Amino acid sequence: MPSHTEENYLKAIYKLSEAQPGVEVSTNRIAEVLQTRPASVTDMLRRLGEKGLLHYERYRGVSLTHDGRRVALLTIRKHRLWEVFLVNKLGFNWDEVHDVAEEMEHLQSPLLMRRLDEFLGFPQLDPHGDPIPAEDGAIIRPQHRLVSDLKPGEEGTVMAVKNTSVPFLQYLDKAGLSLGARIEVLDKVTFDNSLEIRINNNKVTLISNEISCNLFVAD
Amino acid sequence: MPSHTEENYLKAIYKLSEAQPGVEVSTNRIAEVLQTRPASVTDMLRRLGEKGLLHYERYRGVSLTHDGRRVALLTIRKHRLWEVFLVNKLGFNWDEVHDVAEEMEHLQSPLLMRRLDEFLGFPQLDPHGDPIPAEDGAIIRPQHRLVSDLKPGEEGTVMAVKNTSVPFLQYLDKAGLSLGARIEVLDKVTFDNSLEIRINNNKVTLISNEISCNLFVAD
DNA sequence: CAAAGTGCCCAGTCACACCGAGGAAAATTA
DNA sequence: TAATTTTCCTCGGTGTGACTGGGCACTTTG
Ligand SMILES: [Mn+2]
Ligand SMILES: [Mn+2]
Ligand SMILES: [Mn+2]
Ligand SMILES: [Mn+2]
Repeated sequence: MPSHTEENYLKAIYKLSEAQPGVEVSTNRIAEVLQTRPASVTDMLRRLGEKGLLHYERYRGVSLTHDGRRVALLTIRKHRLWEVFLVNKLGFNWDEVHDVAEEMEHLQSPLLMRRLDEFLGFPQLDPHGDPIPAEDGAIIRPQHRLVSDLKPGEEGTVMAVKNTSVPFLQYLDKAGLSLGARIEVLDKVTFDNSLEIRINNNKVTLISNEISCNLFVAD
Repeated sequence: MPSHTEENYLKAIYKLSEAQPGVEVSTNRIAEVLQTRPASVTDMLRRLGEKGLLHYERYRGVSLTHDGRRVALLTIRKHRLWEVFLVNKLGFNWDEVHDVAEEMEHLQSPLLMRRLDEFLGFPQLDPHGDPIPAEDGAIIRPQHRLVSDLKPGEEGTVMAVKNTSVPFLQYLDKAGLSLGARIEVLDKVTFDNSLEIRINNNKVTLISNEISCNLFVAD
C-alpha cells in the first residue's frame, strides 16, 4: 500500500513526464513542484526505486516503471472521480474541489471507486476537462489545442484548463470562459501575444498570453 | 489537526465512556478495544492529555475534555454520514461499509461534511440505526431496549444493532431481522436465555442470547 | 578544459506510533 | 490490616516516514 506522500510523488512524476515525453524527470523539478528540497526528493526516489515503482539511476533522472505508472494513474483516477462527485453531486464549484480531492485521492478501496464510478455514470472527464483514467490505467489523450496557438479567424470550444488554481478558475467564471464556451479569435497583439476574442458569438474581450496558454479548445 | 490515530483513540474512549457513564475509562480497556498494548495507550493518553483533549491523571483513568468530546463526536459524525452515503447512494450493503467508513472518517473538510449532510437529506440515523451527531456535537440518545430484555408476550420493531461485525449483520439479513422488522417474543428458555420469536407476524425462530444482546427494539 | 549547474550522499532531526520489562500504585481478598 | 492480585506508569528503546543543510561528485555547457 503506497503512503499518501508516495502517491503524491508518483503523481507529480507522471505529470512531469507527460509534459515532456521522452525526457527523464529531474530531481530539482520534482522538488520544485512538490515544494520540498532536492535532498528530500533524492531520499524518496531511492525508496520508490527500491520498491520497484520507478527506474532510478543516480544522476540520470527518473522514469516510472509499469507499476509506478499504474499507481500514478490510479491516484489520478481517484482524484478526478472525486472531483466529479464534488461538483456534480455535492454542488461544489470547480474552483473549490482541488484541495479536498487532493486528500480524498488517497482513500484505499477499489470497491469504493468502482461503485462511485458507476454512481457518477462512468464520467470520462473531470470538472476541469481532464480525462479520467480507467481502472486498468487506460487513459485517452484528448485532442486539444492551446488558445495561444490559435490564429486570428480560428475558433473553438473551451474543453479544458491547464491550471486549476482558484484565481484562474474564478477569472474564467467571471469572463464567461467556462467549459463549453465558444471562442473566436479576432486579433492577436504581437507585442505581448494577448488575444482579442469573441465569446459565445457575443461579448468581445482581450485575454493575456498568461490566460491563453492555460486554456484548451477543440473545434 | 488530529491524526488518524488520535481520532481513533478519542472515538474509542468516547464509546467506552458512553457504555458506562460516570465510570472513568481504563487503560487496559482501551488497549483491548484498539488491539494494542497498555504501554502504547499510556503513551497516547499522555500526549492527548497535553493537547487538552482529555483529563489524564496517572492511575485514575481518563475522561474526555470538552474539546476531546467534540473531536470524538465529529469523527463519529463523519463515520456515520459516510456510511449513509455508501449504503443509500453507492448501493453498499450494511455489512460492507464499516472498514471503508473507518478510513473516510478521517477526511478533514468541514465544508465537505456539510455538503454531504445536505446531499443525504440530513439523515438522523446511520445504516445500523445509530444516531448521527450534529455539527455542534449534539447527539440524540435513542430510546431503545435490548431484545434480551423483552419478556414473553412483548413485541417491538428492530431499530438498531449493537454490533456491526460482518457475520452478525449477515446473520440478521438471512434471518429477516434487518432494521424495521417486527418481533414478538413467544418464549424464553431460562437455561441459556435464548428466545423464541415471531418475525413480521410470520416465521417463528429461535435466537440465542448472543444475538438478542446485540439487537435493539422500540415499540 | 574549466566553470556552472545539478543532484547525490551523509549525518542528523523530528514526529509518530509502538513495545517489553520492571516496579509503583491501587484494588481486592484473606 | 496484611497479603495478594491487578492495574498501569515509567523507562528505555525500536522502527518508519519524511525532511534538511552542507559538502562533494558528477554532468553539461561554453
Ligand atoms: Mn494528494
Ligand atoms: Mn481536476
Ligand atoms: Mn478510523
Ligand atoms: Mn454504523
